[in-house]
Parts: sequence; C-alpha cells; structure tokens
Amino acid sequence: MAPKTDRRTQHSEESRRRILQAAAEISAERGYDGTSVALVTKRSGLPASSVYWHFGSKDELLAEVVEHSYRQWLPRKARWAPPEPGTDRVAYLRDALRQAGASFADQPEFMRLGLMLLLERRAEEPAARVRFKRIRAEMLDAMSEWWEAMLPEEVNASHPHLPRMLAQLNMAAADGLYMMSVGDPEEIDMNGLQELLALALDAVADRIARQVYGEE
Amino acid sequence: MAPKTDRRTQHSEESRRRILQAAAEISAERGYDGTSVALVTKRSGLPASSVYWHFGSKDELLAEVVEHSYRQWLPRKARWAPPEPGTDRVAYLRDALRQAGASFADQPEFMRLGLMLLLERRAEEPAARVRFKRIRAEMLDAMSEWWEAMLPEEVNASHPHLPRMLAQLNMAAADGLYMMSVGDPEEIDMNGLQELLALALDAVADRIARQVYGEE
DNA sequence: TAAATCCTGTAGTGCTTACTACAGGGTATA
DNA sequence: TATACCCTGTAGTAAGCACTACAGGATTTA
Repeated sequence: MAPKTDRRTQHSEESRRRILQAAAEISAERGYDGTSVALVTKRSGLPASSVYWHFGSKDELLAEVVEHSYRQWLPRKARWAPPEPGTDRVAYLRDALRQAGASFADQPEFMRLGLMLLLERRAEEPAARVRFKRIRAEMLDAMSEWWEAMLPEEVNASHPHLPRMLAQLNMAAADGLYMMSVGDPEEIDMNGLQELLALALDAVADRIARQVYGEE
Repeated sequence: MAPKTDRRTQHSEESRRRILQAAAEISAERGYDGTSVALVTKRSGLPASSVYWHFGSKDELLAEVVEHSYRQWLPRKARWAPPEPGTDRVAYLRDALRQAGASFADQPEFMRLGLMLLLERRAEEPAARVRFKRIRAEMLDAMSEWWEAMLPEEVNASHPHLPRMLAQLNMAAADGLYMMSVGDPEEIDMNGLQELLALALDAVADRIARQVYGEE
C-alpha cells in the first residue's frame, strides 16, 4: 500500500498527466497520424522515453487520451438520467444540448479526436477508435432510456424502436452541429440551432404520439 | 486545339484518373496525414514522379481529390433546386435524404475525407480543407433557398433566419447520421432514421408556422 | 527523318517517424 | 548506509516520409 503522499508517485502522476494533456491537444488538432511522439515530447517537456515508459506505444497513448478526456468531460455534460415526472421535454432537451455544447467549447479535445477516429477505416483499427466507440455506445444507451421515459407508454408499445431511434437522431444531429461549429465557428448561431433541434425532436415525438392516439 | 483522340492525351488523363482514384480511396480510409505518396503509387501502379508531374504536391493532389470526388458525386445526389409548387415537403425531404445516403454508400470517399478535414485544425490549413469548405457553403446555400421556397411567406417574413437555420440543421443531422453509419454500419437502420429526420424537420417547420398564424 | 513535347522509371535527397538500449539520478525501503 | 525500484536524459536504430534530378522511351509535330 503506497501512501498517496509518496513524492515519487505524485511526480509520476504529474508527468503522466502532462503527457496526456499535450497528446490530447495535438491529436485534436491533427488527428491520429498527425500526432507524433516528437510533438508530444516538445509540448509536454518530457522525453520520448518517458512517454514510452508511461504508455508503451503511441497507439496506447491515444487510447488513454480518449479515455482520460472522456472522464474529464463526463461531469460537465448533462446527465441523460431519467427525468423527474412532469419535466418539460423541450426545456430539458434545450438545456441538455446547451450544456453539452458548452462543455465542448471548454474541452474540445475529446469529441474532435473521437469523431476523426470514427471516420477512419484502416486495416488495423487503432485502440483509441475502439474505446471511443464503446464510450459512444454507452452514451447512446443512456439517451435511449431517457427517451423511453419521456414517451407515453402507448407510443413505446406501438413503436418499440422509437426511443432508440430518437436518441440516435438526437446524437447524430448534435455531432453534426458540433462539426459545423468547428468548420465555421463564426458563421453559426449555435444556441439558436440547439434550440431548433430541441424543438424538432419534440415536435416529431408529438406528431407520432398523435398518430398513435388517433389510430386507436 | 489538341484533338481528343490524341493517344498521348488519352493516356495522360487515364493516369491522372488512376492516381486520383487511388488517392481518394486511401485518404478516405486514413485521412490527410495517413495518406502517403508511397501508398498512392502502390495502389495506382504509377511512380511518384508521375504523381508529382500531374499534381505538383501531396497537398494539391488531395485538394484535387476533393474537387474530383465532388464532381463525381454531384449528379448522384438530389438537387436542392426549388421544388414544383404543391410538392409534399415530407416526401421530398425523405427522398432527398435517401438519395444522398445512397450516393454516399456508392461513393463514400468524398464525404469521409471532407469531414475528416473539417475536424482538423492545424496551423497551416491544407488546400483540400479550403476546397471542401467552399463546396459545403455552396450546398448550404442551395438548401437554404429550397427551404425558403418551402416555407409560407408569412413565416419567412417573421423569421428571416429560419430557412438557413433549417438548412443548417438538416445538413448537420445528415452529416451526423452518415458518421454514425460509418462507425456502426450494421447497428443502424439508415432508412428509418432518414425518414425520422424528414419528419422532424417537417414537424418543426409546421409548429413554427402554426405559431406565426396563431399570433396574428 | 528530325525536333519537340510529354510522361514514366530509376535512384536518389535530407528529414521525420515510432521505438529502444541503457546509464544514472532521485526516492523509498531495509 | 546499503539496496531496490522508478523514472528521466542521451543517443541512438531502421524504416518511412515528401519530394527531386534526370535520363530516356513514346508520341506528335515540322
């Protein structure tokens, strides 16, 4: 049981953190291949041997970047936990989208690198891509549960795939808006678009619900 | 005036096409930095000197890949030309999204590389990224005009930014769905999600229109 | 047939890449 | 103080990178 005040341990963790931070910044700017160990050592101030001692390989370093950035990002975003009964759907959606958007603005590394990795398709898949996909699947599950809680029982019964599809559309649109804001930061009214997305999702859920009740 | 039957010219254009094709495939799989001239020569069968004779640099080659892929892709996708009067909005949206989706499936290189470039943000911007952004801006303009034609005059008058914002949301969601399908090809009901997106856009336009008429 | 042009094949350039061997300083334990 | 361990700094490695010089074959023009 090493005590947490161990100066050696502290120093080691601080180095690890600095390397991760540098790698996160660079990989968000330049993607997987564009991130070189030399750049990481320059920005972190630590030599290549330290990078390899801590992480073993560039592939594993970037996988840890994804994992670490995600854990830093998590508490900043809205939780898709099932809502209190009586919550207003549009208001909740708008707030959740805004909160997620703000967390991207503060900490853009996680999504940028992740989406770049998602678009790639090389013969041997980078470990970082696998981790990002797993994390996304978890996020999607949480969003699906939230949507299921938000839709009336009768709607879920007659459209069993609807909650998950709304969650997928929700996530896809949020990703697309994020990408658009990266490509054209000043041209875009992010708040207005998030509001519009919230409205659209609510409106389509409403329309389908009305169809269900109308048909019965 | 060189005749088109010039065997030398034919041969040259064939080589150019083969290099572009190889570069398009590789860059869609691996991104900007992941695409090496050596890989392109291997897949195209032509030596590096030919690549440089035809394109001058890797940067210019990839910019031409974007341009060329776009021109190949254009006729396969739905035109966002202003519709005939009386067109059903949901039906049109659904068909347009489906057609675009199918064209991606056939010819995925254009969007893959473009979106990867869009996410990057290095100090000196690749020429390919600039071209892709310009092409996207054109696409967005066309979609905005279509939406403007689709909304009632009163709505456009009271919400002057709405057509463009609907076009942006439309494009962002389509991009996001495409990205999702790349990351998880078999998990996803693309047709269903495109249908849902078309419904959502139509529903939100409807709701806003009703607000306008209700307030008057 | 001679000259001009176009494109390819060969063989490089200097630089960057991911990764490693290893010695040694700093710190904790005995 | 002696020993064991952890991490860093130095100095490499071979392979890959974008790019180039240049000779020469193929084809068209004079």
